[in-house]
Amino acid sequence: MLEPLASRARLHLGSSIGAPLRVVNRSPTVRIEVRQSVERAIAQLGYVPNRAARSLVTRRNDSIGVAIAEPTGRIFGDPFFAEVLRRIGAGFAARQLQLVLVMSQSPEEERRAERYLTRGHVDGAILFSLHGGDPLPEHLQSHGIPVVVGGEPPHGVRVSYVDSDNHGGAFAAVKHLIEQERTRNATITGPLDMPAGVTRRLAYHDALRAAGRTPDADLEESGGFTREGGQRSMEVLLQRCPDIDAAFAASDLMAAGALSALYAAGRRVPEDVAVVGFDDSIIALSTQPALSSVHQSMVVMGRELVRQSSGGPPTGKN
Amino acid sequence: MLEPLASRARLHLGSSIGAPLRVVNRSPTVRIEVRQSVERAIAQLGYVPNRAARSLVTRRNDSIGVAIAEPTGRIFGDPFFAEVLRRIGAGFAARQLQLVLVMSQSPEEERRAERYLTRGHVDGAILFSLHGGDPLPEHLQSHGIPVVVGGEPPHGVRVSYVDSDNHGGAFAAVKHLIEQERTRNATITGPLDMPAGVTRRLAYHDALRAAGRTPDADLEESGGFTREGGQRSMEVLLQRCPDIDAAFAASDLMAAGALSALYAAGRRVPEDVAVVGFDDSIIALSTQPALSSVHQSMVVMGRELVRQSSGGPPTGKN
DNA sequence: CTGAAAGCGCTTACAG
DNA sequence: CTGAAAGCGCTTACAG
Repeated sequence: MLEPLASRARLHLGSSIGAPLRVVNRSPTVRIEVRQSVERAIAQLGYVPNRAARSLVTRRNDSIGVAIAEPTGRIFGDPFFAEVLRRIGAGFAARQLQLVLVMSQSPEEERRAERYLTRGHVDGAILFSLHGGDPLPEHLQSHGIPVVVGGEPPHGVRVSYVDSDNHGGAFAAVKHLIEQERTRNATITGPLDMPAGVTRRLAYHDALRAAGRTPDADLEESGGFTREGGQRSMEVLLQRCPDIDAAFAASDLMAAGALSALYAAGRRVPEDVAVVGFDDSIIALSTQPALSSVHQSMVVMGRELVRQSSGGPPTGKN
Repeated sequence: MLEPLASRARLHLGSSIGAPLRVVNRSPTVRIEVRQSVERAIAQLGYVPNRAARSLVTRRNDSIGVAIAEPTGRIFGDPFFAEVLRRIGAGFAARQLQLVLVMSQSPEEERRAERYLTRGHVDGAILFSLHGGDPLPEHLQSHGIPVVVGGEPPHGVRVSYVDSDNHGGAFAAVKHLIEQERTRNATITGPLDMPAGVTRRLAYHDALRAAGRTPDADLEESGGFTREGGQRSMEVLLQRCPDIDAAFAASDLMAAGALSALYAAGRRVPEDVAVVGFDDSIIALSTQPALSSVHQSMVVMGRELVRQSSGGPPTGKN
């Protein structure tokens, strides 16, 4: 085990604790011979500064927590998370910060994750996939922790967030289907306790109405943002309305599930049924045929999440 | 912002710092009136103990790091990780520990993750998906951090690990195919810089030899433990050896990819080509038809990883 | 450029 | 059961 610098390096150096620590912290005001001698001793001892002692003074942890309150099955199935985490992980690394991911499978684990985030382990937090009136963002903020939410937070939650244009994107997707002269446009929605689910569904309604049509509840089914949910939803929709000729799925993962159901039912895509997804993720490319999808810029979303959670400078674009 | 207990609760309580801290730490030796009064003050102040100060004394962080040195794409695509992380997350929660996941996309991010793990943020570490001669386990151990590896570590790395019986499982799978009178048994291997890849391939060879057959390099293709790799491998295999009638894939994800390639080529499964996977994960159930697969007990693996990384007591079984 | 003091906010003995 | 001291290992001024 390692010991504090005070008690070890000092012995090797015959000097006070000041010099070694100045070397560790890359202070420019250290004589070169002293620096080299100290560096040799540090390497030899395998000395590592005590982070708790440092954090106690600096009040920084050099890490940012990312919390996703979803079952791992859903986190790990959806390329949206893989992509956005990849981006923000790289963004934090460039700022000398470590991204740490905390996941929660149950209310008990959610409480534990909240404790972790509020008890001084991280310098900031990014929250994904907030449902209903989750109090987590406000709890974290009341503890003075900078918080940013990925995606629009539930109504009434006062917190910064970064999101794509859910309404505009979904509206354009449905409009595109209508312009193909499709007459029976279904939708597979996300969870309706999440703004992304609600807003994309609303845009589907608005696009129908803009084309002079009336939304029909029979043409809607909730797919819960999962592949299995998308598949099941399409099965239900086909049974209820066999004349469906178009579908807007609120995520690529659900669209991929819907494609499976369509193939199993012997429908051709897009000849018999046109399908559009949302995310424009890797999944949209890997289906047969490649899926049309609403693009979300992970580059922009990742960049803004990093900036806002670590208190960085504003960027040129918004 | 919150202030230390010393300066705030004391004012409210007119007592020394001792009593409030005894309440926070659930010491049983506090008079009930004092406890209640302190609890009220704590709730009112929103007081939270300073973790750095506590850690400085206790030398504990109440969290365990899990490191997976793979692109997020691979981590998030494979249900093996979702399942094992779900298990160990629950296991740590039951021990009042928080699981934090650190991922690395590049050598630079790997170094940063190593810094994070060695610089006193965690009380232990679980490492997955080690390649080649990764020095991470030994580096962590030299810093006094308990380390356990999920899956057999690369040759020569001295570290505790938890693994399933790769050879036994793969051997049984291939034997099963041979007993179905399949004559052209292919395999899609994992990466050959990972013991799980090497050992499952070796078992495939051993099972063939045990049946009096000679391994044929034309019947092997590396799928890198990804869905796309499995699909590509099967395409290559079908082109090279159109008479294949069986395949053992070293993971379910690769098997699922292989199924796609088989369907695209017009082969029926299992009539024309029998396929067996490895993991017995959710994917094995969701393919059409359900995939045969070698079972790995995530319950046992998760339990043992938790136990060994947090220094728990031995369990009854091994 | 370098040394030594003060202080970060807890926990841990140890008196009362 | 409760109070007050010592100490964890750093960083941050502040003298020299």
